[in-house]
Amino acid sequence: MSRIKKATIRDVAAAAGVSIATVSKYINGQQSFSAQVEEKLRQAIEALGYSQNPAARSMVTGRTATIGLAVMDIANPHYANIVKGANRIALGNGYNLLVADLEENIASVRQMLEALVLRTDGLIVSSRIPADVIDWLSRLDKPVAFLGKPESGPGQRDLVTVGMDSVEVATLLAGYIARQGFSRIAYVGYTRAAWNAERLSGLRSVFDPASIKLAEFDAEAPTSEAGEKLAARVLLGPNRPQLVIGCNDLVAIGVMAEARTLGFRVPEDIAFAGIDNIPTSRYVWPPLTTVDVHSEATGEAVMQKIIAMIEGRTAADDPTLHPLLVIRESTSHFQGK
Amino acid sequence: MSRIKKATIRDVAAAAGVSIATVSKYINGQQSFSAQVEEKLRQAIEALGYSQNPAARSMVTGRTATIGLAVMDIANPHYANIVKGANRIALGNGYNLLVADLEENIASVRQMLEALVLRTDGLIVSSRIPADVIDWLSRLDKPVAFLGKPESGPGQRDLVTVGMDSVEVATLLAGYIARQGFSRIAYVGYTRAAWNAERLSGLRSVFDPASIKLAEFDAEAPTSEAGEKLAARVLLGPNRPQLVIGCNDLVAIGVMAEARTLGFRVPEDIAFAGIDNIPTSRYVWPPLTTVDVHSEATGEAVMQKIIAMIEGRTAADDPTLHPLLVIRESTSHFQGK
DNA sequence: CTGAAAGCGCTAACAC
DNA sequence: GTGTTAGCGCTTTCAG
Repeated sequence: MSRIKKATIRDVAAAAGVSIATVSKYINGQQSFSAQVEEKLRQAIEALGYSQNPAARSMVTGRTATIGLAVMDIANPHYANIVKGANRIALGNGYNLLVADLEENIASVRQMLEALVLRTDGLIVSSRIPADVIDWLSRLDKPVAFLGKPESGPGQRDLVTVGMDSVEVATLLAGYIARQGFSRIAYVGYTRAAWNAERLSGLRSVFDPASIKLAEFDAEAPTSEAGEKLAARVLLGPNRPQLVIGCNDLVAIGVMAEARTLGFRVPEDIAFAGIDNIPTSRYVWPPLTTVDVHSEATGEAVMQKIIAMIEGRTAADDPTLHPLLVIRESTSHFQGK
Repeated sequence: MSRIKKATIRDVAAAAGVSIATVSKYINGQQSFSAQVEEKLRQAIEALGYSQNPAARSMVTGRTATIGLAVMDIANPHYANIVKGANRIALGNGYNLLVADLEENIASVRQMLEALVLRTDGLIVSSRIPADVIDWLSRLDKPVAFLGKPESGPGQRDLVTVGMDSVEVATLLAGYIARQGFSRIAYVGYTRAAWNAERLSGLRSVFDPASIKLAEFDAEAPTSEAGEKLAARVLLGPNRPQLVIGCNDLVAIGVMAEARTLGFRVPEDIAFAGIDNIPTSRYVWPPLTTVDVHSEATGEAVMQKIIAMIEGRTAADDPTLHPLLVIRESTSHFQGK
């Protein structure tokens, strides 16, 4: 049943009795044609089941109609939702999405991106990658957009960046926490991430002036499992915190689960807050207070931006996304303040 | 700083003082060379920063080193984990992953796949797509593997299929539930999915002989939100179920959350079980009893298989994956049996 | 072991 | 409006 050989533009031209140039122009809708020719073309294409060979096309145009998207961990709902948003915009604009899951494996990033870069018209990359790779990327003559601000290397570069301002996110959360009267906080971070320092400084900008104590912990990965593993150290040490902030929801959820296992009542004994607002956070118990960073909208925005760059349009100035505080039970009714 | 023009194979040939054919063979490691030539080649490539143009290569070879993966909903952790597994194997074998999120949008599947098919050497597709699209796919002369068994159309076709047997999954869960002594069950399914009927028949094969009553409900999507919406109807009707089975964890979690909101104690008043074992299920409250379908391993297996098909190797017979019952608190201590 | 030459399927000038 | 033609960068016989 399967056609042995795909029809080419030449086959169509022959069948329709026109030249290949005409076929090409017709397919790309580059001009108008006599009704006759148009009709014959339609039929020939239909009959032969012709479709363009993207490789041939991109060889002469230099464009691939494909955009690369590299994320740190596709299993993290935050990133999955970014992919979702990006996918929607890409497909809607006739682009395909080449996805690479970096699996938090910083070491091999360069190699993975090199495979992507030649096959794509532009790249979207998590900013949590080494400075030298960022250098290399920004020197490529190909549009690159970063998810979140990359670590500023020597000599601040002009990088296209989409996503929440980490400082703003942290400040928003810290403000709420301070107003609630918490005074002994633990922050479970992930030092290897670029945004970690920013989130920390956002927190400190609120906590320090208010003399709220902030203990810092470093998870070995930004995951729930890592949160669980670290929980005992965070919760059972001296000066037990009144509230634990996870560097993201996943971590917060992990620490919170282990806290319950250890016998703490949440939030009566210890309160919890995260960052991202992944869908899960509504369904854990107690529902997690967090900051919505609009993951899916971020994915849409960054894709919109990179397409604009590729097509040389002045990027419709993106409506800057602002973090949104989401207050749930994990910070209510804390009793030990 | 950016190179105006990428070096081509011809530039390398000129720089090394050899022919382009030699360069090509060297790059593709197709034969050995005199030490001299090899050294010059190495240097020239290094100096020029040369790398192959994939479009040109694939135009002549007809291969793209890219594999397409279409999933119903990338935000569903089950699928995200399939992508994770598939990504790992693809990258490890020198393939790239072209991802398409179908967003549960059955109507436009054909169109989305058509964009993929020309750019890839093979396709992995969720089986929950219309029979005519499956027909079209299987008639393509390109390897296609399905995630889960597609609805068997008229005249059972020979399709490559990877993933759990839905009947087996359901039977496993039903057996446990029956042994626990539950006798009034509700199943919240998603009729539009191919596997729904199979899961149902798996359940019935255990429940019917045991005279366990099974009420069926149809969610409007296989998501937690849909589960929440449907919950009141499931829980507040006549003959309140003792246990609710979600067609997947997401749905079960949604119904369970709403059950608590409605004032039910879980599992004392009503027990819950899901299918998939997404990471979230460990962290909701109470932790959800479910069946692990090895999402990530499925992603790895299906990618392994499609690569074998592409490369004409006899697929190393895949170690059939078997579902694993995961018993957690959502089915313990039920008191109203 | 190395090279010459013939395309792969298509687009983009440029003629007519 | 339509056709001719020159490549895009690469692999692949086939000679030498």
